[in-house]
Amino acid sequence: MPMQHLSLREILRKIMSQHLSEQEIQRRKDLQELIDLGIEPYPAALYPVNATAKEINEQYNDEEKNFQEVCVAGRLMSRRIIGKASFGEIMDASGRIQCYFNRDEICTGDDKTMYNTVYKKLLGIGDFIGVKGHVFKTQTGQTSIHVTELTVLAKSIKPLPVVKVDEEGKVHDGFMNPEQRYRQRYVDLVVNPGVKDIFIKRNIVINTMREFFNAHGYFEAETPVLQPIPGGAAARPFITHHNALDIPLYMRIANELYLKRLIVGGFDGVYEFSRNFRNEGMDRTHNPEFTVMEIYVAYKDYLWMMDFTEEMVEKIALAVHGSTEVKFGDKVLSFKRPFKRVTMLGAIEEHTGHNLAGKSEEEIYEIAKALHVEVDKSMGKGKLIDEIFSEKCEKHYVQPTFIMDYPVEMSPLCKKHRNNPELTERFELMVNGTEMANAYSELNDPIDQRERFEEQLKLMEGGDDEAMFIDQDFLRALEYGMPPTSGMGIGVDRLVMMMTNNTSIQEVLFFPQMRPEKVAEKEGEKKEAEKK
RNA sequence: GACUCGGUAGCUCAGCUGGCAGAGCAUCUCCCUUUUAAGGAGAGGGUCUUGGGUUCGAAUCCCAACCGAGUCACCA
Repeated sequence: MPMQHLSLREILRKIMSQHLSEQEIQRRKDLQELIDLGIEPYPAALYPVNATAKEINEQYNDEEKNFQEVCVAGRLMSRRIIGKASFGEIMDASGRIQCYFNRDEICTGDDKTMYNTVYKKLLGIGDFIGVKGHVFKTQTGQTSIHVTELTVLAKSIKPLPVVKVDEEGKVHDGFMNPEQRYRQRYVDLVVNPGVKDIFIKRNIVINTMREFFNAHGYFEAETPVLQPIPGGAAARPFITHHNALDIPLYMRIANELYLKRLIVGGFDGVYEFSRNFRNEGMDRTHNPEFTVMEIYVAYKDYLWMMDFTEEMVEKIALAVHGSTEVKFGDKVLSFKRPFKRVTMLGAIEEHTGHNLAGKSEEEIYEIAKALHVEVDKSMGKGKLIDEIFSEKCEKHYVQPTFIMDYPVEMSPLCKKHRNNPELTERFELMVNGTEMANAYSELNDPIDQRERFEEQLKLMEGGDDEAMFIDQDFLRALEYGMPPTSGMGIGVDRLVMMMTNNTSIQEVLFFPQMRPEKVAEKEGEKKEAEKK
């Protein structure tokens, strides 16, 4: 319903029925006054922008007097009114540019309404405006637009937090409350410029990977998010229901089995940036939906994939930072190739002094006990080794390190090691004590794969609700034959955290999952109550 | 899931040994034609997260709930 059709009284009545703040009421009045003056506060026509704040700031040269007819649009972010003159900053997607507004140049005739009323009273911080004029430098040397024409592009009726930065770059009155920042990311993006930088870097990370894969001729695939069997990882899925088919469907926890089907189908290399969904706890490093890049390349093994991963990660660091040295907290991570490589058993020997090679399950159990690692009798050999590694070794790998050759029980989709059937051809890339990438020489023996799935089934029957389901169609695909293949998955969110010096996943997701706000939450409670 | 910290004006926060609800910025009125955390004078603005309790009296003390942050556990 356009505002124009309501009288001021009607608008005020509407206002009173909502609880609006003083400033929100003021802005609604200003909006109505603009309309009364015949100014459309939300014009339909395009605005002929011909320059950006960044271009002007970087390229303006006082001597050449370039940018003599610019047309810039953006959000009004600050204002300093000095009587009949004024300075304000406009922020567009590229940054901020100062504008100089002079009463008699905006209003060349006797009618000074545009300056005195529209600009000074009815416009405010947060409004979108367009300005035309020429660029000059002020007495203090600040590049500015000397405005001759001002256009209202969109009125804002909610006051924006006013964040100020002083001469020393110190931020005053910052919009810092994390809850508000995540719930109202649009505001966060407007007033906290560093936030946008994180997402620009995220984009660089993703583009660098994509370009790297495409340069190798690999194919970007799209595979189902809704899956009848949630495969490819051990995790609790979200479940949903398809009405027409009347079947349950699961949100994908991984896309691995689908990409391998494509290798069966004859692609040499396939990759996908996969949004995965896991119905598990949330914390600083876990969001219910997250992004993993998975790639599968035929006729390769995990040793090749290690080289490939190294090259890719180094490229990413260079693309984001222009350097292989990346600051993270109080550490400097070096992504310069080659990364250190150690076997899992080697790592355990290095950090505990115990060589587990050839040891029986009982012996390893006793060693774990002696090391004060929490273990129980139900754990198999592989699980015991994994526990010892996570407890005693993981944290030591701050600089990028490949951990190779995991126990076979932990890796039901991975090919057995060519030299030792108790191990698999698997590596993880550890950085700052956490897993960043995970890769295999993929298991392509359909009989072995069936047996591994059956072992998972036993685990499931034993009460492990995260053991993998048997995917018969995937086994059928393998039976047709899959070439030797190496696959690698890398947590994009965690990689971005690493590259942007963030310890919270929420900082690298535009819209991290949050509990619904009050209104929605009350409705949810009602529904819960109805169920009971 | 456990523990710790927090929720007060549009934003950032003070007030918390119980006694009229505060500051800066923002808003409104006035002055100011090169300012940049502009400046000067004045004014308005509050469901102190919610619900109980103690008390003559609660933003403040107690209990519970909600929301968030952090630490740990779980998960990967």
